[in-house]
Amino acid sequence: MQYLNPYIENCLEGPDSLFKGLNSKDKETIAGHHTVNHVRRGDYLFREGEKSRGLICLSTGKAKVFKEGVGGREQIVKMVRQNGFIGYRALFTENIWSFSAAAIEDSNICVLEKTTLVKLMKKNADLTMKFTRILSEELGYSNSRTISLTQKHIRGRLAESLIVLRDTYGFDEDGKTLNVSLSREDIAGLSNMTTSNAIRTLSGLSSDGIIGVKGRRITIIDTTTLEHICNLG
Amino acid sequence: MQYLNPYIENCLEGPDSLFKGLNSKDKETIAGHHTVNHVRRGDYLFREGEKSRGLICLSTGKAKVFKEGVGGREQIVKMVRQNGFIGYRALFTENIWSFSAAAIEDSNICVLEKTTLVKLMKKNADLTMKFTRILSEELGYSNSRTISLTQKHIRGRLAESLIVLRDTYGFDEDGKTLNVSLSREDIAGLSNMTTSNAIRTLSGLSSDGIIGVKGRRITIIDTTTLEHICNLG
DNA sequence: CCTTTGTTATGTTATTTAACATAACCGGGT
DNA sequence: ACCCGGTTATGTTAAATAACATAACAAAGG
Repeated sequence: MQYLNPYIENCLEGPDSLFKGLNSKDKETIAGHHTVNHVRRGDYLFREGEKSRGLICLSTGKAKVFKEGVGGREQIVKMVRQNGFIGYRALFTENIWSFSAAAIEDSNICVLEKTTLVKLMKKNADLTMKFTRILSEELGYSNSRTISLTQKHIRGRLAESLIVLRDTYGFDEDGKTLNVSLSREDIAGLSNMTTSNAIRTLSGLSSDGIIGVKGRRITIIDTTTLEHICNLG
Repeated sequence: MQYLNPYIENCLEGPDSLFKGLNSKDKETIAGHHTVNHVRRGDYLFREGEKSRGLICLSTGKAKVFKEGVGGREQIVKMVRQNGFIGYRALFTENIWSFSAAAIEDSNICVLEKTTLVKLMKKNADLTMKFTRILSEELGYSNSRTISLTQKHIRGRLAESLIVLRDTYGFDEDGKTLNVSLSREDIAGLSNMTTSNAIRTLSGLSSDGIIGVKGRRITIIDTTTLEHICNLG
């Protein structure tokens, strides 16, 4: 099948795509109703309060989904990897984004038209089931995050964030360096702590030999201990 | 249509039932594959780690869904009202409960068989869409709760909990007394704080004339201020 | 009616975390 | 190379919250 651009192809055919297994005709319909946007590092994909234009597929790059609190403090609710989708929720309920999203690397997004998707789902229970499954998983993830962020201590929360980053973005070729470059502020936003505390706690884990820190490159040295801190901290 | 017992009837025909609009034949199928359980106040509906038997409908009563943390401290993730459903997630992904649930009043639950429901959903995109919609709503709720519980101060968290309780269970006939009786420990678990702090903060709101407290009966006196504290606390 | 047991209330102390202040560092642009 | 602005690092202080201790109270059962 021929696609207009590599970005939409990636969204529809990529390794983890929701739309795997969909028939070519339906894929064509989706591909026929999308727009591509280039987003620079640091730029917003969308802001809380804006109207959703559809389901967003992060074709290339990396992004964060977050809520802006008082005083500019952000709480990150989700880190998104290549081929990840954003905005299942705005698809089915509200049309208004209840969170903001920003690129943490230069990215390309495809916006898949809401009405097209909903129309497809109405006659394709299989596709709808896939959405349901993903929403369930996200719900489970969100609920566990709530528990972690409220009950764990600062060290445990940071450890968990590092594990989340590893699970989301994986390692560099060396097999130990996290394949993502985040500011300390973002790490703090992900871990529900202040930037100072993120820096301090990273230093702590580093001097304990559990992780290595060189600027924004973070290596996980002692996975077992890190997971231990995550589970019991 | 005739049902075997009032409990399953409630689940299928109750005001907020997921299954509203389903045709009689399908409803009959669901009704043909369920079990009813009576649960006493304080008893578990299920425990984290147990195998799910299906989708639970709280036919009568009230319940809480929670995670048990270290030292017996509970974080409540959801309060369930009459005719509420529990366990969408276990239906689609894991078969294992990742949370526990307990009755906070004597209750009757219907357990609707997983395979029956999944089979129905596979051929009924409409029903599946309903699940999808509810899951989206729950996901949105869960994400906002994460933000609230992590970013708000203790007074704001408690105010939010009271509002959640009002929105879930409503008021008594007097139009101001919360129609639910929770221990201070449960209020604490819902608000992510210790029991002592729940008691103290309730006293505080009470002496400020925002709420009234007489044992477990809580009245909301000044809604505007309470919502204000919730939003800016 | 009294005992028992769990819940609620309140004061005190300890701990965790945020807030603030300042300095060192680092990368990009000229 | 050198400045500049943002990031990172580290120390100090303040605030929020948990932990602990104890007492009052209330409901349930003998």
